[in-house]
Amino acid sequence: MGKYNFQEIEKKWQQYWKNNKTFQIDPSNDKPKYYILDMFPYPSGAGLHVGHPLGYIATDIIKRYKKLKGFNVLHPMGFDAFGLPAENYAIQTGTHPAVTTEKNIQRYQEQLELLGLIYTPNTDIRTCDPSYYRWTQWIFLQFFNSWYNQKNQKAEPITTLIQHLENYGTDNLEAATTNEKPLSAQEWRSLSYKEKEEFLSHYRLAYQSYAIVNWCPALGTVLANEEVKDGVSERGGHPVERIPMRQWFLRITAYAERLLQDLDLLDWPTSIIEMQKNWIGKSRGAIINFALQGHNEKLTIFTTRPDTIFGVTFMVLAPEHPLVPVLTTETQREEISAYLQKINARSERERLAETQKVSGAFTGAYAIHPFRGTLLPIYIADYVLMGYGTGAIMAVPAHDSRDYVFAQFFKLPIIPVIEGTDIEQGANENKEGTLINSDFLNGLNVTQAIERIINELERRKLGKSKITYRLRDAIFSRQRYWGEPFPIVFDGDTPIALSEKELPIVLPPVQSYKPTGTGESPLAALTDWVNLPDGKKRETNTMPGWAGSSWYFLRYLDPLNTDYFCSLEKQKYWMPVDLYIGGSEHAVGHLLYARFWTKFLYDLGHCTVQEPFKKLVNQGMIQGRSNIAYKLKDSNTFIPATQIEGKEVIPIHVDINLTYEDRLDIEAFKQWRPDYKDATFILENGEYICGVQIEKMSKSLHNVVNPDEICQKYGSDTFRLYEMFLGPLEQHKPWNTQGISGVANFLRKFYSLYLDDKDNLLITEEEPTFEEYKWLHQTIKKVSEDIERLSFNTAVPQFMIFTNEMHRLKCHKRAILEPILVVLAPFAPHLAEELWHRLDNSPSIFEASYPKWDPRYLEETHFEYPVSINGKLRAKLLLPLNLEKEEIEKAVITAPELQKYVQGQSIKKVIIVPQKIINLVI
RNA sequence: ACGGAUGUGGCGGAAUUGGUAGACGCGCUAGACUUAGGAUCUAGUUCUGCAAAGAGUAAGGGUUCGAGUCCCUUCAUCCGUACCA
Repeated sequence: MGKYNFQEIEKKWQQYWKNNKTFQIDPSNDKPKYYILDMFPYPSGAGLHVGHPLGYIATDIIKRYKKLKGFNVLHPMGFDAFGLPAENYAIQTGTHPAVTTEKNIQRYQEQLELLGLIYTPNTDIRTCDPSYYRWTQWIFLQFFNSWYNQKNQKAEPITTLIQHLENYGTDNLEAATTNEKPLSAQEWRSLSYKEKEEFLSHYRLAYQSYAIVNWCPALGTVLANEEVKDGVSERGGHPVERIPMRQWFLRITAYAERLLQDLDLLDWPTSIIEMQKNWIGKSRGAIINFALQGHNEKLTIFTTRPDTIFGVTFMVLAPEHPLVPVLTTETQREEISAYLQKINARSERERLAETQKVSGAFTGAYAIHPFRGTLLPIYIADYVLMGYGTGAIMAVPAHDSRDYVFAQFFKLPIIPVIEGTDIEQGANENKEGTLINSDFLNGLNVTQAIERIINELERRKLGKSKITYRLRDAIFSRQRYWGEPFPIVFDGDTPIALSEKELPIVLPPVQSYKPTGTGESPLAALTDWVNLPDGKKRETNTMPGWAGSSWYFLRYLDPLNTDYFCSLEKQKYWMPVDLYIGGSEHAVGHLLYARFWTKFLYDLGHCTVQEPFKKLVNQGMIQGRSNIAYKLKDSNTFIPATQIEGKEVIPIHVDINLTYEDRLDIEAFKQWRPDYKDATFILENGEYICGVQIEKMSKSLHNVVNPDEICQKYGSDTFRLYEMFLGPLEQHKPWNTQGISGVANFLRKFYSLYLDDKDNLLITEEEPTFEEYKWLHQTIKKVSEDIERLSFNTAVPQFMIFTNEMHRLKCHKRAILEPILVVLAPFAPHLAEELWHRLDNSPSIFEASYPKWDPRYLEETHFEYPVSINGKLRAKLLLPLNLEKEEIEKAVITAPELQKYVQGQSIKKVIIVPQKIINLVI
């Protein structure tokens, strides 16, 4: 058996690839391109565990394979380097986040290199680098200086909007806007500068508004959602309030329809497509205006079931609805304010817990049914949300279960309007049936009724058909230090964009990373920086984490360009990303924002594609295999996992480094947990066997396996191969270090085909046999097809089978073993590169080309037919492939091994599927 | 509650289009080598059964000459969303 010194080999070739820039892109764009990308990592301080590199190994294999196949491959790796952990660490220690981040990146890169993961040179961009975030700021300016023209469904410079306003006011203007009021050209022209700016802010794609934030008075800071657990801060457990605060928004809602439609163009997992569809949440319906008794205002509601309008028996407003104070009558004022107070006092947690409970209050006011003319009492209730539709509904208790529950609680009438509805049974939400109790809609089915009622509403100017989206505009600011500063200054309240020439606005150093206590970012304390000589003030918010990651895939194409964020020429060649691999946790955040930014840049001519990621694959999570010791309750005795049935035990996670094959090193355990140093262990065969639990790999569960240690012990080629062998890329699967020996054995066996244990080359120049060629070509075919469909877990066994066969055939022939190296190279690059050179080849094996499989060697002359009788396998018959069906049938009927089944019975039918199976029906 | 995914030996998994279920690996069993084995090699290993044979892909039903794969019903697990009118 050859001496496979992986440590020496792996280090050597990692250096070689780096120094020789083996994976540099080819600047002459005459090859077909392949752009492969991993999701932008945030370099956390904890380093990598074995679960992290799974997707990276997959992309590394594809990169190497595509290069061997003659593609010009771009496979970059940079870092999403702004973020909370580094800032929180800075608050605790005073270390500048840039220092921590840089250190973490270095560690990250070392670990990647150790695994043989190598990337296109010069692509290690960082979002926190001014040369990068200069362009993030530049893109923000594009958003700020744009509006969305719905007539041609694209973003345009704000100047075209101003021109329109100058000439026509809001007449004939179709724009994505939060502005409700029409304006004439004359009125526009008479506005002051500040008034104009205020008006335009309702059209800009980056604008300011107020949003509810998690304000923690004790910490004096605003917290991200993930920093809040159960209504208290994760750090310190202080109470968190929800208060409105000025924020920047990006008008992603303008793109809702395009973001939805273009999902059809993508080769993405259905689950992600579905999540994005739900997130965008398109629903068709109508808005209907209800007249109010004793008021001039109209109450506008949104419904997806206008057909049920004759079933309306009351109206419900969201508690925050602006009409609530207007409508509430004197007699009801007390009840309403008590209700509002009750809701405001409730924490987020209580609100979620109480979603099943019915609550609400009567305003004392009435709306008038547009067709019946009857009075409809108006309630407020928190089951109606201000943020969706118009914040008001027409309640149809017979056909909406929430309205039904509410009507029952408040003893309101329930009128069924669809045939076959039993109002004792609950709401009938079925969207089919014939209309009843509905005047001119009677006899129509639901679809017809919707069409008819909308016509009628439009004719009488009572409403119109309307599409709503659940999607909200995206908050684009954080009250934090470690993020991109905005290229914005304020003249009083009016935001003014800085010019592109002033970019980048560099994040200034601060004395303290601690919160200011006012809720503003630590930048607000830098009065010299904030206050400009002309009296203007800088924006002190910073951009959110997803700013830099919404366009990084473009910067990779042109990382050193100082004149433009990414040349169009390069985009034309490289975009879109051919394969994007990452976790499903970014399903609606990053992936939606990146699509949004791409479309926006496309509209302004800064991007050549509308969709950035053609194909997306989510790699599964590698789960931890925890070891559990079971302590009897109220006792200091541990019992084995096999004996816990029926007993009250406290499971304790044991550090997996203290066990071997689930057997616990009791002494080590006692040292690790001195609180158990006097514990008694019930043994089985002299050992304490721990229980096993498959769960998330995490430090707190003491089940983390470190890839560095695995590589140290088995080598990174083995590690890579094992990760791929574990199971399908997309699937969650548990890590079990024990299994790695099979893959390690395989690589040693493979190595020993080339070199003996004295390191002598075993390779001969003999001509291979047909069988040897057959195995080679079969392997080339199987492995390349498997890589193409990302089925790495099935490619690895093919190498194992090949190797076992070569050992059986005692084959050491160059004509077989040289091409197979190229096939193995993407998986075990160091080993393949080493043997490639030992066979006197140069330069790198990755400059070779992938062998083609020759069908001649895969053609068979015979096929061993499985013969079933009535579907049960009874025998196998080796038959030549050139037989006619009749000849096969004859051979089968007369086959001696089948006589005992066939004898004395008539054969009803013979099914012959060429090269598959023969089935006799008796 | 809704939407999505998954369910195959002791374990990870294979079976790409309806055609030999359990490839490959781990583990286990036996044997060999060995001072030793948690190293290596050889053989075996879905279950029941001495065997012949039978059963078998979460459960039940269906289509088919033939179903892990297609259809219907049910169950379990995981993920996502959460009063969206």
